[in-house]
Amino acid sequence: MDTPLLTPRPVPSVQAMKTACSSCNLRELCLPVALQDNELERLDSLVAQRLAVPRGETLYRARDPFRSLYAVRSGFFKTLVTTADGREQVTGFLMAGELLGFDGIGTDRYSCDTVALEDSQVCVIPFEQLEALSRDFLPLQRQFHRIMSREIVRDHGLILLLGSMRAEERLAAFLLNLTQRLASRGFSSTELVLRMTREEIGSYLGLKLETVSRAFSKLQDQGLLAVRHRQVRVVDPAGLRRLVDTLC
Amino acid sequence: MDTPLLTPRPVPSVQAMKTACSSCNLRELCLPVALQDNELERLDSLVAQRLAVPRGETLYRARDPFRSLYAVRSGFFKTLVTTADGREQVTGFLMAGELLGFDGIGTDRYSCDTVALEDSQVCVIPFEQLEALSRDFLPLQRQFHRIMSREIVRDHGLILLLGSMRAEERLAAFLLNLTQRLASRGFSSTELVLRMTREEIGSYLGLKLETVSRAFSKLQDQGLLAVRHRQVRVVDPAGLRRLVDTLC
DNA sequence: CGCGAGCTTGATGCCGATCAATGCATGTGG
DNA sequence: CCACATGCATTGATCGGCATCAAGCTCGCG
Repeated sequence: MDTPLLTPRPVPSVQAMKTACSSCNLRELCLPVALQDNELERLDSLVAQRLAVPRGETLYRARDPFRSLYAVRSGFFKTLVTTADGREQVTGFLMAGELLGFDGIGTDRYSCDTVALEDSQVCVIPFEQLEALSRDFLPLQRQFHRIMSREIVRDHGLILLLGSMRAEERLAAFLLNLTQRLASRGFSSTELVLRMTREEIGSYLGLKLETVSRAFSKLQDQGLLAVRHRQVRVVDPAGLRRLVDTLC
Repeated sequence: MDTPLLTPRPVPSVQAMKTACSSCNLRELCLPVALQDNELERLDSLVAQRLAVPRGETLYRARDPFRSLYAVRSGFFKTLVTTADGREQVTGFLMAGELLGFDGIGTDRYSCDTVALEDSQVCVIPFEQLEALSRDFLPLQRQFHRIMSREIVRDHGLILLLGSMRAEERLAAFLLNLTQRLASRGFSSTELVLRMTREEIGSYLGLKLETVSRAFSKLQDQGLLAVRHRQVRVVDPAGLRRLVDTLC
């Protein structure tokens, strides 16, 4: 990590690109899905910049002018919306290969804050250029629309969770979602290290941190999990799944 | 309204287009925003079909193959996701000029159900053709992306509501949102007729219908509303706004 | 070793769910 | 035109889950 500049608003440090989309090991999860070699080259020339975002730093804030989407290259982020009176609601957690910034397209300003939960790197995708390139490359246009649509479907899932599930079910659904995404990145689907605090989980799930902690203990007592601080082992994935499917 | 066909799955009746996007009085709210005359003509030729959807009928269901977006031409819709065990969560209410179907793009199948709450008409927007046309017309591409992004921002607002507001605040926020959208369509911003039941409002807001009813009564007792069944008059818009802004 | 951030656990209280009864408007058939 | 049924809304009584308040606990770190 480069040392962050000493400005009032810490700016993530810019890095020259070492690797390109065409050689990125996340290309099957990210924007380049289904692109031909020549299309990948053009995408490479578009995604020419990478940013390092140290743990705890903000990538962009609500009301910042929108210019780019970002692809998480490595690390982990949370997105959050802030109310007039200063309270926060986490709206998402993002891992490698996932895209950030769709909230900015509609009004030319971002509508949420994005914070790195560990030292992270993102690829910068200038949006006007992406739009231009997607006019030439049908598969790129298609993939972009798909990703944005899935973001909507994902949000509907969270709305469903917040509207109709109880504490333990919420936590179970959350953990299943995390393990699934980790598994599709080649990580274990039973062993995970949480990148966020109980409070951040609670904010995401519409619960207080104490309730999250109690829910962890309950699931452990039921023999579904083994929890030690941020180390979580899923002992009974089917049981966890049953808990979610039954009431949800 | 044509009489619905007597099939196991009632199909909304198809109507020939009488009017086009170029002469639609919703064009400032819908997809045609900022299009030139020649662009509007091309859009007209794309949006060649209209469907009548009688009250209570479904426009599309989760898992139906995705082919089109729909623009609400007249009437009122709800969208809802259904859990494995059959419970429903309303994820949105849509009025004239708003678009339906973004949830289907990501997987080529819709992910929610869409039901008309009153006799309605929608314009059919074949998606592949829309994608093709948006490759030629930059303003159309831009507008399409904007609308989809706003859908995401809207969902974040609902997530915030579900995660951190209490019953009366949820209802206040809901009513303010409705009146705002009605006002931008030229309707009164203080007088409205609810198109949905207390139960549907409750499902949307993550509350039970009794709680919704009590919240209506409370807001009325506080002199903010005058409620008579589905007739609602906003007596004190600023007070309602204060209720939402204070805790949210 | 001592401090602090984050986590766990217990005791209590409140908001909204649940259960239940009543009210009100619309529609239908006698 | 009235009797009755039906769907939706309101209101009350009670219950339960989560929030709140309050200690302790654990671990990393200076």
